[in-house]
Amino acid sequence: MTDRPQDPGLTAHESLYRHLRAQIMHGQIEPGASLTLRGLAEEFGVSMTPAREAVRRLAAEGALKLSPSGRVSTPALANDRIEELAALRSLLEPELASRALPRAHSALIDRMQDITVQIDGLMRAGDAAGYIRTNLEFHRNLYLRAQAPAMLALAETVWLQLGPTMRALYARLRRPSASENHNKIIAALRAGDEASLRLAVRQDVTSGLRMLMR
Amino acid sequence: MTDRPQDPGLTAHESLYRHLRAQIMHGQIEPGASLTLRGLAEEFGVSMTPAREAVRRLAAEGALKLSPSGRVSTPALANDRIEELAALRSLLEPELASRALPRAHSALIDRMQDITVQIDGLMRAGDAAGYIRTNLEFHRNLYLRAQAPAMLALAETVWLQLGPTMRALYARLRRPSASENHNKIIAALRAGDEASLRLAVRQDVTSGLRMLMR
DNA sequence: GCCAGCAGTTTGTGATCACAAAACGGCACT
DNA sequence: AGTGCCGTTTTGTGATCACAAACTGCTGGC
Repeated sequence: MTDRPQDPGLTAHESLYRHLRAQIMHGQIEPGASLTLRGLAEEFGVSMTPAREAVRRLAAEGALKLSPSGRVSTPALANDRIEELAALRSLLEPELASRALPRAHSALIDRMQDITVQIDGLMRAGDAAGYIRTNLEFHRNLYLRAQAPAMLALAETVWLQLGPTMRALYARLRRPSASENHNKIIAALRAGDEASLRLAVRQDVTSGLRMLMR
Repeated sequence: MTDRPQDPGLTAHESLYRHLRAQIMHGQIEPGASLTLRGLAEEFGVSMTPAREAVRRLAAEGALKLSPSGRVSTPALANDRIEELAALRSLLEPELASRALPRAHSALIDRMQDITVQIDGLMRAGDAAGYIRTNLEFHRNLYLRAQAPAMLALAETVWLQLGPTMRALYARLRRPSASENHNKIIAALRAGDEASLRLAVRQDVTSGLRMLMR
Protein backbone atom coordinates (compact mmCIF):
# COMPACT_ATOMS: atom_id res chain seq x y z
CA MET A 1 0.00 0.00 0.00
CA THR A 2 2.03 2.87 -1.36
CA ASP A 3 -0.69 5.37 -0.46
CA ARG A 4 -1.13 7.35 -3.64
CA PRO A 5 -2.03 11.08 -3.63
CA GLN A 6 -5.63 10.32 -2.56
CA ASP A 7 -7.14 13.39 -4.23
CA PRO A 8 -9.49 14.86 -1.68
CA GLY A 9 -13.13 15.37 -2.46
CA LEU A 10 -13.18 12.61 -5.01
CA THR A 11 -14.61 9.15 -4.70
CA ALA A 12 -12.08 6.35 -4.53
CA HIS A 13 -12.92 4.93 -7.91
CA GLU A 14 -12.83 8.35 -9.53
CA SER A 15 -9.31 9.16 -8.42
CA LEU A 16 -8.11 5.68 -9.37
CA TYR A 17 -9.82 6.09 -12.74
CA ARG A 18 -8.14 9.41 -13.41
CA HIS A 19 -4.70 8.17 -12.47
CA LEU A 20 -4.98 5.12 -14.66
CA ARG A 21 -6.51 7.03 -17.51
CA ALA A 22 -3.72 9.58 -17.50
CA GLN A 23 -1.05 6.91 -17.30
CA ILE A 24 -2.54 5.03 -20.22
CA MET A 25 -3.16 8.08 -22.36
CA HIS A 26 0.37 9.33 -21.82
CA GLY A 27 2.00 6.06 -22.73
CA GLN A 28 3.28 5.25 -19.26
CA ILE A 29 2.06 1.67 -19.48
CA GLU A 30 3.48 -0.58 -22.14
CA PRO A 31 1.18 -2.35 -24.61
CA GLY A 32 0.08 -5.78 -23.44
CA ALA A 33 0.93 -5.15 -19.79
CA SER A 34 -1.46 -6.89 -17.44
CA LEU A 35 -3.09 -5.44 -14.36
CA THR A 36 -4.87 -7.07 -11.47
CA LEU A 37 -7.75 -5.69 -9.45
CA ARG A 38 -6.12 -6.60 -6.19
CA GLY A 39 -2.87 -5.04 -7.32
CA LEU A 40 -4.50 -1.77 -8.28
CA ALA A 41 -6.62 -1.75 -5.15
CA GLU A 42 -3.63 -2.23 -2.92
CA GLU A 43 -1.52 0.30 -4.81
CA PHE A 44 -4.17 2.94 -4.19
CA GLY A 45 -5.08 1.79 -0.73
CA VAL A 46 -8.69 0.99 -1.59
CA SER A 47 -10.69 -2.20 -1.87
CA MET A 48 -11.39 -4.20 -4.99
CA THR A 49 -14.80 -2.68 -5.58
CA PRO A 50 -13.71 0.78 -6.76
CA ALA A 51 -10.77 -0.80 -8.61
CA ARG A 52 -13.21 -2.90 -10.61
CA GLU A 53 -15.32 0.10 -11.48
CA ALA A 54 -12.36 2.11 -12.70
CA VAL A 55 -11.09 -0.79 -14.78
CA ARG A 56 -14.45 -1.53 -16.34
CA ARG A 57 -14.95 2.12 -17.14
CA LEU A 58 -11.62 2.26 -18.90
CA ALA A 59 -12.38 -0.99 -20.69
CA ALA A 60 -15.61 0.56 -21.95
CA GLU A 61 -13.57 3.40 -23.42
CA GLY A 62 -11.22 0.97 -25.14
CA ALA A 63 -8.30 1.92 -22.93
CA LEU A 64 -8.08 -1.56 -21.46
CA LYS A 65 -8.80 -4.99 -22.82
CA LEU A 66 -10.65 -7.63 -20.83
CA SER A 67 -9.84 -11.22 -21.69
CA PRO A 68 -12.80 -13.65 -21.83
CA SER A 69 -11.91 -14.74 -18.33
CA GLY A 70 -11.91 -11.18 -17.06
CA ARG A 71 -8.17 -10.62 -17.05
CA VAL A 72 -7.19 -7.01 -17.56
CA SER A 73 -4.45 -5.74 -19.85
CA THR A 74 -3.55 -2.77 -21.99
CA PRO A 75 -4.30 -3.58 -25.62
CA ALA A 76 -1.45 -4.41 -27.99
CA LEU A 77 -2.60 -2.92 -31.26
CA ALA A 78 -2.17 -4.63 -34.61
CA ASN A 79 -1.22 -2.48 -37.58
CA ASP A 80 -4.67 -2.40 -39.11
CA ARG A 81 -6.10 -1.18 -35.81
CA ILE A 82 -3.53 1.58 -35.65
CA GLU A 83 -4.40 2.57 -39.19
CA GLU A 84 -8.05 2.68 -38.21
CA LEU A 85 -7.45 4.84 -35.17
CA ALA A 86 -5.27 7.16 -37.21
CA ALA A 87 -8.10 7.44 -39.73
CA LEU A 88 -10.45 8.34 -36.89
CA ARG A 89 -8.12 11.04 -35.68
CA SER A 90 -7.87 12.51 -39.16
CA LEU A 91 -11.65 12.38 -39.43
CA LEU A 92 -12.52 13.92 -36.07
CA GLU A 93 -9.75 16.38 -35.40
CA PRO A 94 -9.91 18.50 -38.55
CA GLU A 95 -13.62 18.84 -37.88
CA LEU A 96 -12.95 19.94 -34.31
CA ALA A 97 -10.29 22.38 -35.44
CA SER A 98 -12.60 23.77 -38.06
CA ARG A 99 -15.33 24.35 -35.52
CA ALA A 100 -12.87 25.97 -33.13
CA LEU A 101 -11.46 28.32 -35.77
CA PRO A 102 -14.09 31.09 -35.55
CA ARG A 103 -13.75 31.11 -31.78
CA ALA A 104 -9.96 31.00 -31.58
CA HIS A 105 -8.86 34.36 -30.26
CA SER A 106 -5.25 35.42 -30.20
CA ALA A 107 -4.66 34.62 -26.52
CA LEU A 108 -5.42 30.99 -27.27
CA ILE A 109 -3.11 30.94 -30.26
CA ASP A 110 -0.33 32.47 -28.20
CA ARG A 111 -0.84 29.78 -25.62
CA MET A 112 -0.59 27.11 -28.32
CA GLN A 113 2.66 28.65 -29.46
CA ASP A 114 4.02 28.44 -25.92
CA ILE A 115 3.02 24.80 -25.74
CA THR A 116 4.82 24.09 -29.00
CA VAL A 117 8.05 25.50 -27.59
CA GLN A 118 7.52 23.47 -24.45
CA ILE A 119 7.07 20.31 -26.52
CA ASP A 120 10.40 20.86 -28.20
CA GLY A 121 12.06 21.06 -24.81
CA LEU A 122 10.42 17.90 -23.54
CA MET A 123 11.39 16.00 -26.64
CA ARG A 124 15.00 17.11 -26.34
CA ALA A 125 14.95 16.18 -22.66
CA GLY A 126 13.78 12.70 -23.55
CA ASP A 127 10.62 12.93 -21.45
CA ALA A 128 8.30 10.60 -23.35
CA ALA A 129 5.23 10.89 -21.16
CA GLY A 130 5.66 14.64 -20.87
CA TYR A 131 5.98 14.94 -24.62
CA ILE A 132 2.82 12.95 -25.27
CA ARG A 133 0.87 14.76 -22.59
CA THR A 134 1.85 18.21 -23.75
CA ASN A 135 1.26 17.32 -27.37
CA LEU A 136 -2.28 16.26 -26.52
CA GLU A 137 -2.70 19.42 -24.49
CA PHE A 138 -1.87 21.42 -27.59
CA HIS A 139 -4.70 19.77 -29.45
CA ARG A 140 -7.17 19.81 -26.59
CA ASN A 141 -6.63 23.52 -26.04
CA LEU A 142 -7.77 24.16 -29.56
CA TYR A 143 -10.61 21.65 -29.64
CA LEU A 144 -12.14 22.93 -26.42
CA ARG A 145 -13.13 26.02 -28.38
CA ALA A 146 -15.19 23.93 -30.75
CA GLN A 147 -17.97 23.75 -28.14
CA ALA A 148 -18.49 20.14 -29.13
CA PRO A 149 -18.07 18.03 -26.01
CA ALA A 150 -19.33 14.79 -27.49
CA MET A 151 -16.97 15.08 -30.42
CA LEU A 152 -14.05 15.91 -28.16
CA ALA A 153 -14.94 12.96 -25.96
CA LEU A 154 -14.74 10.63 -28.94
CA ALA A 155 -11.39 12.10 -29.93
CA GLU A 156 -10.08 11.53 -26.41
CA THR A 157 -11.31 7.96 -26.56
CA VAL A 158 -9.16 7.49 -29.64
CA TRP A 159 -6.16 9.05 -27.89
CA LEU A 160 -6.73 6.70 -25.01
CA GLN A 161 -6.71 3.67 -27.25
CA LEU A 162 -3.49 4.80 -28.86
CA GLY A 163 -1.85 5.68 -25.55
CA PRO A 164 0.19 2.58 -24.80
CA THR A 165 1.33 2.39 -28.41
CA MET A 166 2.44 6.00 -28.34
CA ARG A 167 5.50 5.25 -26.31
CA ALA A 168 6.77 2.94 -29.04
CA LEU A 169 6.22 5.77 -31.48
CA TYR A 170 8.16 8.19 -29.38
CA ALA A 171 11.15 5.85 -29.27
CA ARG A 172 11.35 5.94 -33.07
CA LEU A 173 10.93 9.59 -33.80
CA ARG A 174 13.86 11.74 -32.97
CA ARG A 175 13.53 14.79 -35.13
CA PRO A 176 10.99 17.32 -33.87
CA SER A 177 8.63 17.11 -36.83
CA ALA A 178 5.88 18.04 -34.42
CA SER A 179 7.08 21.62 -34.30
CA GLU A 180 6.75 22.10 -38.02
CA ASN A 181 3.24 20.71 -38.07
CA HIS A 182 2.21 22.71 -35.06
CA ASN A 183 3.58 25.86 -36.59
CA LYS A 184 1.53 25.22 -39.70
CA ILE A 185 -1.57 24.83 -37.54
CA ILE A 186 -0.82 28.07 -35.73
CA ALA A 187 -0.21 29.91 -38.98
CA ALA A 188 -3.50 28.68 -40.41
CA LEU A 189 -5.31 29.79 -37.25
CA ARG A 190 -3.76 33.25 -37.44
CA ALA A 191 -4.70 33.51 -41.10
CA GLY A 192 -8.21 32.27 -40.44
CA ASP A 193 -7.73 29.84 -43.30
CA GLU A 194 -10.02 26.87 -42.69
CA ALA A 195 -8.86 24.71 -45.59
CA SER A 196 -5.20 24.83 -44.67
CA LEU A 197 -6.07 24.41 -41.00
CA ARG A 198 -7.83 21.13 -41.75
CA LEU A 199 -4.92 20.03 -43.85
CA ALA A 200 -2.32 20.94 -41.24
CA VAL A 201 -4.22 19.14 -38.49
CA ARG A 202 -4.67 16.04 -40.60
CA GLN A 203 -1.00 16.04 -41.42
CA ASP A 204 0.07 16.52 -37.81
CA VAL A 205 -2.20 13.73 -36.67
CA THR A 206 -1.11 11.18 -39.24
CA SER A 207 2.57 12.02 -39.60
CA GLY A 208 3.56 10.40 -36.34
CA LEU A 209 1.28 7.42 -36.59
CA ARG A 210 2.41 6.58 -40.10
CA MET A 211 5.92 5.68 -39.05
CA LEU A 212 4.53 3.44 -36.36
CA MET A 213 3.08 1.01 -38.84
CA ARG A 214 6.08 -0.70 -40.23
CA MET B 1 -37.91 -9.56 -8.73
CA THR B 2 -39.46 -10.13 -12.12
CA ASP B 3 -36.74 -12.63 -13.02
CA ARG B 4 -35.56 -11.46 -16.41
CA PRO B 5 -34.36 -13.89 -19.13
CA GLN B 6 -31.05 -14.51 -17.31
CA ASP B 7 -29.07 -15.28 -20.47
CA PRO B 8 -27.07 -18.37 -19.63
CA GLY B 9 -23.33 -18.43 -19.90
CA LEU B 10 -23.05 -14.71 -19.29
CA THR B 11 -21.97 -12.90 -16.18
CA ALA B 12 -24.70 -11.11 -14.31
CA HIS B 13 -23.43 -7.66 -15.11
CA GLU B 14 -22.98 -8.53 -18.77
CA SER B 15 -26.57 -9.59 -19.30
CA LEU B 16 -27.86 -6.60 -17.37
CA TYR B 17 -25.60 -4.37 -19.43
CA ARG B 18 -26.87 -5.78 -22.70
CA HIS B 19 -30.51 -5.49 -21.74
CA LEU B 20 -30.13 -1.90 -20.63
CA ARG B 21 -28.02 -0.98 -23.62
CA ALA B 22 -30.55 -2.38 -26.03
CA GLN B 23 -33.42 -0.65 -24.26
CA ILE B 24 -31.63 2.67 -24.35
CA MET B 25 -30.42 2.39 -27.92
CA HIS B 26 -33.89 1.47 -29.13
CA GLY B 27 -35.60 4.34 -27.42
CA GLN B 28 -37.49 2.27 -24.89
CA ILE B 29 -36.55 4.56 -22.04
CA GLU B 30 -37.68 8.15 -22.13
CA PRO B 31 -35.13 10.98 -21.88
CA GLY B 32 -34.54 12.12 -18.32
CA ALA B 33 -35.92 8.96 -16.72
CA SER B 34 -34.10 8.04 -13.56
CA LEU B 35 -32.88 4.61 -12.54
CA THR B 36 -31.72 3.23 -9.22
CA LEU B 37 -29.11 0.58 -8.61
CA ARG B 38 -31.31 -1.29 -6.20
CA GLY B 39 -34.21 -1.11 -8.63
CA LEU B 40 -32.20 -2.53 -11.49
CA ALA B 41 -30.60 -5.14 -9.27
CA GLU B 42 -33.95 -6.37 -8.04
CA GLU B 43 -35.50 -6.30 -11.48
CA PHE B 44 -32.81 -8.64 -12.74
CA GLY B 45 -32.57 -10.71 -9.60
CA VAL B 46 -28.94 -9.81 -8.91
CA SER B 47 -27.17 -7.77 -6.26
CA MET B 48 -26.13 -4.15 -6.46
CA THR B 49 -22.56 -4.90 -7.46
CA PRO B 50 -23.17 -6.03 -11.06
CA ALA B 51 -25.88 -3.40 -11.42
CA ARG B 52 -23.33 -0.72 -10.61
CA GLU B 53 -20.86 -2.06 -13.10
CA ALA B 54 -23.42 -2.14 -15.89
CA VAL B 55 -24.56 1.38 -15.10
CA ARG B 56 -21.06 2.81 -14.94
CA ARG B 57 -20.15 1.12 -18.17
CA LEU B 58 -23.14 2.67 -19.89
CA ALA B 59 -22.34 6.02 -18.33
CA ALA B 60 -18.82 5.79 -19.76
CA GLU B 61 -20.37 5.31 -23.20
CA GLY B 62 -22.59 8.34 -22.74
CA ALA B 63 -25.76 6.26 -22.61
CA LEU B 64 -26.50 7.31 -19.06
CA LYS B 65 -25.84 10.45 -17.08
CA LEU B 66 -24.57 10.41 -13.50
CA SER B 67 -25.51 13.36 -11.35
CA PRO B 68 -22.79 14.75 -9.07
CA SER B 69 -24.31 12.76 -6.23
CA GLY B 70 -24.24 9.57 -8.26
CA ARG B 71 -27.87 9.52 -9.31
CA VAL B 72 -28.46 7.76 -12.60
CA SER B 73 -30.68 8.95 -15.40
CA THR B 74 -30.97 8.86 -19.17
CA PRO B 75 -29.69 12.12 -20.62
CA ALA B 76 -32.16 14.71 -21.90
CA LEU B 77 -30.37 16.21 -24.88
CA ALA B 78 -30.39 19.90 -25.70
CA ASN B 79 -30.65 20.93 -29.33
CA ASP B 80 -27.00 21.78 -29.76
CA ARG B 81 -26.04 18.36 -28.47
CA ILE B 82 -28.38 16.70 -30.92
CA GLU B 83 -26.85 18.75 -33.71
CA GLU B 84 -23.42 17.64 -32.61
CA LEU B 85 -24.33 13.99 -32.51
CA ALA B 86 -25.95 14.28 -35.91
CA ALA B 87 -22.73 15.83 -37.21
CA LEU B 88 -20.82 12.89 -35.78
CA ARG B 89 -23.10 10.44 -37.51
CA SER B 90 -22.64 12.22 -40.82
CA LEU B 91 -18.90 12.21 -40.27
CA LEU B 92 -18.48 8.58 -39.26
CA GLU B 93 -21.11 6.73 -41.21
CA PRO B 94 -20.26 7.83 -44.75
CA GLU B 95 -16.69 6.78 -43.99
CA LEU B 96 -17.86 3.39 -42.75
CA ALA B 97 -20.09 2.95 -45.77
CA SER B 98 -17.28 3.92 -48.06
CA ARG B 99 -14.97 1.36 -46.51
CA ALA B 100 -17.64 -1.30 -46.71
CA LEU B 101 -18.41 -0.63 -50.36
CA PRO B 102 -15.64 -2.76 -51.94
CA ARG B 103 -16.61 -5.67 -49.72
CA ALA B 104 -20.38 -5.44 -50.14
CA HIS B 105 -21.41 -8.49 -52.12
CA SER B 106 -24.90 -8.92 -53.51
CA ALA B 107 -26.13 -11.22 -50.73
CA LEU B 108 -25.55 -8.39 -48.26
CA ILE B 109 -27.31 -5.88 -50.43
CA ASP B 110 -30.28 -8.23 -50.82
CA ARG B 111 -30.43 -8.55 -47.07
CA MET B 112 -30.42 -4.78 -46.71
CA GLN B 113 -33.30 -4.59 -49.14
CA ASP B 114 -35.24 -7.09 -47.04
CA ILE B 115 -34.59 -5.04 -43.95
CA THR B 116 -35.87 -1.91 -45.69
CA VAL B 117 -39.16 -3.64 -46.46
CA GLN B 118 -39.33 -4.83 -42.88
CA ILE B 119 -38.80 -1.29 -41.63
CA ASP B 120 -41.75 -0.07 -43.64
CA GLY B 121 -43.92 -2.68 -42.00
CA LEU B 122 -42.77 -1.80 -38.50
CA MET B 123 -43.37 1.86 -39.10
CA ARG B 124 -46.86 1.23 -40.37
CA ALA B 125 -47.51 -1.04 -37.39
CA GLY B 126 -46.47 1.76 -35.04
CA ASP B 127 -43.70 -0.27 -33.41
CA ALA B 128 -41.30 2.48 -32.38
CA ALA B 129 -38.63 0.35 -30.75
CA GLY B 130 -38.79 -2.19 -33.54
CA TYR B 131 -38.47 0.54 -36.10
CA ILE B 132 -35.40 2.04 -34.44
CA ARG B 133 -33.79 -1.33 -33.88
CA THR B 134 -34.30 -2.50 -37.43
CA ASN B 135 -33.19 0.79 -38.85
CA LEU B 136 -29.92 0.52 -36.93
CA GLU B 137 -29.60 -3.07 -38.05
CA PHE B 138 -29.74 -1.87 -41.64
CA HIS B 139 -26.79 0.39 -41.02
CA ARG B 140 -24.84 -2.04 -38.90
CA ASN B 141 -25.15 -4.76 -41.52
CA LEU B 142 -23.39 -2.53 -43.97
CA TYR B 143 -20.80 -1.12 -41.61
CA LEU B 144 -19.72 -4.54 -40.38
CA ARG B 145 -18.19 -5.04 -43.80
CA ALA B 146 -15.93 -2.06 -43.30
CA GLN B 147 -13.63 -4.18 -41.12
CA ALA B 148 -13.26 -1.17 -38.84
CA PRO B 149 -14.37 -2.23 -35.36
CA ALA B 150 -13.13 0.85 -33.55
CA MET B 151 -14.95 3.13 -35.96
CA LEU B 152 -18.11 1.07 -35.70
CA ALA B 153 -17.86 1.17 -31.93
CA LEU B 154 -17.74 4.97 -31.98
CA ALA B 155 -20.76 5.07 -34.27
CA GLU B 156 -22.66 2.79 -31.90
CA THR B 157 -21.71 5.06 -29.03
CA VAL B 158 -23.35 7.90 -30.90
CA TRP B 159 -26.47 5.82 -31.55
CA LEU B 160 -26.57 5.01 -27.87
CA GLN B 161 -26.48 8.65 -26.88
CA LEU B 162 -29.28 9.45 -29.28
CA GLY B 163 -31.37 6.46 -28.22
CA PRO B 164 -33.75 8.00 -25.69
CA THR B 165 -34.29 11.00 -27.93
CA MET B 166 -35.09 8.76 -30.87
CA ARG B 167 -38.49 7.89 -29.57
CA ALA B 168 -39.47 11.56 -29.65
CA LEU B 169 -38.30 11.65 -33.22
CA TYR B 170 -40.38 8.64 -34.14
CA ALA B 171 -43.51 10.29 -32.79
CA ARG B 172 -43.05 13.17 -35.20
CA LEU B 173 -42.25 11.41 -38.41
CA ARG B 174 -45.09 9.65 -40.06
CA ARG B 175 -44.17 9.35 -43.69
CA PRO B 176 -41.68 6.58 -44.51
CA SER B 177 -38.91 8.82 -45.72
CA ALA B 178 -36.51 6.15 -44.49
CA SER B 179 -37.42 3.89 -47.39
CA GLU B 180 -36.43 6.45 -49.97
CA ASN B 181 -33.08 7.08 -48.36
CA HIS B 182 -32.41 3.42 -47.88
CA ASN B 183 -33.26 2.73 -51.49
CA LYS B 184 -30.77 5.37 -52.54
CA ILE B 185 -28.12 3.71 -50.43
CA ILE B 186 -28.90 0.33 -51.95
CA ALA B 187 -28.80 1.73 -55.45
CA ALA B 188 -25.42 3.35 -54.83
CA LEU B 189 -24.09 0.08 -53.45
CA ARG B 190 -25.30 -1.85 -56.51
CA ALA B 191 -23.75 0.75 -58.79
CA GLY B 192 -20.50 0.75 -56.81
CA ASP B 193 -20.70 4.54 -56.77
CA GLU B 194 -18.80 5.75 -53.72
CA ALA B 195 -19.63 9.44 -54.04
CA SER B 196 -23.37 8.95 -54.17
CA LEU B 197 -23.16 6.30 -51.44
CA ARG B 198 -21.56 8.80 -49.07
CA LEU B 199 -24.17 11.37 -50.00
CA ALA B 200 -27.07 8.96 -49.54
CA VAL B 201 -25.81 7.82 -46.14
CA ARG B 202 -25.27 11.36 -44.96
CA GLN B 203 -28.75 12.29 -46.09
CA ASP B 204 -30.35 9.28 -44.43
CA VAL B 205 -28.53 9.98 -41.20
CA THR B 206 -29.39 13.65 -40.97
CA SER B 207 -32.88 13.68 -42.45
CA GLY B 208 -34.50 12.26 -39.37
CA LEU B 209 -32.47 14.15 -36.84
CA ARG B 210 -33.08 17.46 -38.53
CA MET B 211 -36.76 17.51 -37.76
CA LEU B 212 -36.03 16.76 -34.13
CA MET B 213 -34.38 20.08 -33.52
CA ARG B 214 -37.25 22.48 -33.60
C1' DG C 1 13.47 -34.02 -24.20
C1' DC C 2 8.62 -33.24 -24.12
C1' DC C 3 4.11 -33.20 -22.71
C1' DA C 4 0.07 -34.46 -19.83
C1' DG C 5 -1.78 -34.07 -15.35
C1' DC C 6 -2.32 -32.39 -10.80
C1' DA C 7 -2.06 -29.41 -6.71
C1' DG C 8 -1.45 -24.83 -5.05
C1' DT C 9 -2.11 -20.11 -5.98
C1' DT C 10 -3.80 -16.21 -8.13
C1' DT C 11 -7.62 -13.65 -9.76
C1' DG C 12 -12.26 -12.10 -11.13
C1' DT C 13 -17.35 -12.38 -9.65
C1' DG C 14 -21.04 -11.36 -6.95
C1' DA C 15 -23.57 -11.06 -2.31
C1' DT C 16 -23.94 -8.69 1.87
C1' DC C 17 -23.38 -5.15 5.06
C1' DA C 18 -22.31 -0.67 7.39
C1' DC C 19 -22.22 4.06 6.47
C1' DA C 20 -22.97 8.81 4.85
C1' DA C 21 -25.03 11.91 1.94
C1' DA C 22 -28.90 13.27 -0.64
C1' DA C 23 -33.79 13.50 -1.45
C1' DC C 24 -38.31 13.56 0.34
C1' DG C 25 -42.34 14.65 3.11
C1' DG C 26 -44.75 16.72 6.54
C1' DC C 27 -45.20 20.22 9.88
C1' DA C 28 -44.99 24.49 12.04
C1' DC C 29 -44.43 29.21 11.49
C1' DT C 30 -44.90 33.54 9.11
C1' DA D 1 -50.64 30.11 0.76
C1' DG D 2 -45.83 30.09 0.86
C1' DT D 3 -41.49 28.79 3.08
C1' DG D 4 -37.98 27.07 6.11
C1' DC D 5 -36.77 23.13 9.00
C1' DC D 6 -36.18 18.50 10.76
C1' DG D 7 -36.77 13.52 10.92
C1' DT D 8 -37.36 9.57 7.81
C1' DT D 9 -36.38 7.12 3.84
C1' DT D 10 -33.99 6.33 -0.23
C1' DT D 11 -29.78 5.75 -2.58
C1' DG D 12 -24.88 5.47 -3.88
C1' DT D 13 -20.14 4.10 -1.94
C1' DG D 14 -16.89 1.05 -0.47
C1' DA D 15 -15.13 -2.99 2.47
C1' DT D 16 -15.25 -7.77 3.21
C1' DC D 17 -16.03 -12.39 2.28
C1' DA D 18 -17.07 -16.92 -0.02
C1' DC D 19 -16.65 -19.10 -4.26
C1' DA D 20 -15.26 -20.79 -8.78
C1' DA D 21 -12.53 -20.47 -12.67
C1' DA D 22 -8.15 -19.66 -14.65
C1' DC D 23 -3.34 -19.75 -14.34
C1' DT D 24 1.32 -21.54 -12.73
C1' DG D 25 4.73 -24.62 -11.92
C1' DC D 26 6.21 -28.94 -10.78
C1' DT D 27 6.35 -33.80 -11.32
C1' DG D 28 6.11 -38.18 -13.41
C1' DG D 29 5.58 -40.93 -17.42
C1' DC D 30 6.54 -41.72 -22.19
